[in-house]
Amino acid sequence: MRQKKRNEFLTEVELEFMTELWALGKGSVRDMLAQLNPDRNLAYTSAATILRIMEQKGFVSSEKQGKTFIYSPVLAKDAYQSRTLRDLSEKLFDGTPASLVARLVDDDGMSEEALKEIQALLERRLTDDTP
Amino acid sequence: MRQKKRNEFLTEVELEFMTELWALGKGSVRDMLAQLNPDRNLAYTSAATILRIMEQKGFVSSEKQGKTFIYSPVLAKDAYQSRTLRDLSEKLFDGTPASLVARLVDDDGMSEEALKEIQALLERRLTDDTP
DNA sequence: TTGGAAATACGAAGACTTTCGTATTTAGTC
DNA sequence: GACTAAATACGAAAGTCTTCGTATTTCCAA
Repeated sequence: MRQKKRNEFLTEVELEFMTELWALGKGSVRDMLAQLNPDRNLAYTSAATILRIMEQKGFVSSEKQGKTFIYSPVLAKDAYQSRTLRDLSEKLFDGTPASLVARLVDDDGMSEEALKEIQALLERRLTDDTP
Repeated sequence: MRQKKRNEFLTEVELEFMTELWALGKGSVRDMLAQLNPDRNLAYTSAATILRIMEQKGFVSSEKQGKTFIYSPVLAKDAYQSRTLRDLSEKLFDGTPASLVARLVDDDGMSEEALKEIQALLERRLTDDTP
């Protein structure tokens, strides 16, 4: 017996749509479609279905305006970023966020600028929080 | 026509198995099963199937020892961590790793010790790489 | 050499995801 | 009030993932 798992994470397409919604603040199916990469070629009804499902899952809410639904994020981007990082840290970095950052910093895909930015962040955090 | 996408990422179960393999170095189907949480109750054949598929996908390799396959990781943990972080950064953090770290640091799940550890890493990285 | 325990190979079931076509509903116009 | 363009509702198809049962293969001990 496989139990249905209430997944708190977005699927790939859901993340794609959510990213747009986060950027737009809110929007209709047409708005979403307009925002997509032109090469995407997604049917209108597909986009509508995706949003309807996302509402069922509680990721977005809608209000009717005329005959169209206007969708808004329920899940905030910050919150979802946190949720995702917590999960990743736990599953792939032994639950130690420091090792995650270590990996990120070790990979040379980061500019010196970015590194310094992070350094500043840490600096601020360490000084601010010290009683 | 939907094209099959060669996914370079591990599924949930695959990550579970890969994590064990990374810890063990290598192991048979029995070894994997023994390592699993006792509540998991996964059938032997399921574990065997999972490993076989992982080999098809190129995540692990095997050598026969007697009549059993001994599996080893092909994909290194470090490399997979990097790959995952790159993907996450791109999909959820606007491609700027600094914002990822910012979120991580803002969510107080990190000890001061961990923060200092990271700071040291950055320090080293920034001085070492400067020509 | 052969019987049998243990391992592998494979197919299939059920869940979820993504996509779209068809059917239905709806708001606004004449 | 009826018509129509646009929107929504829904089911189905095709793909992937996870799990397991059955069938087959394989080693080795008696």
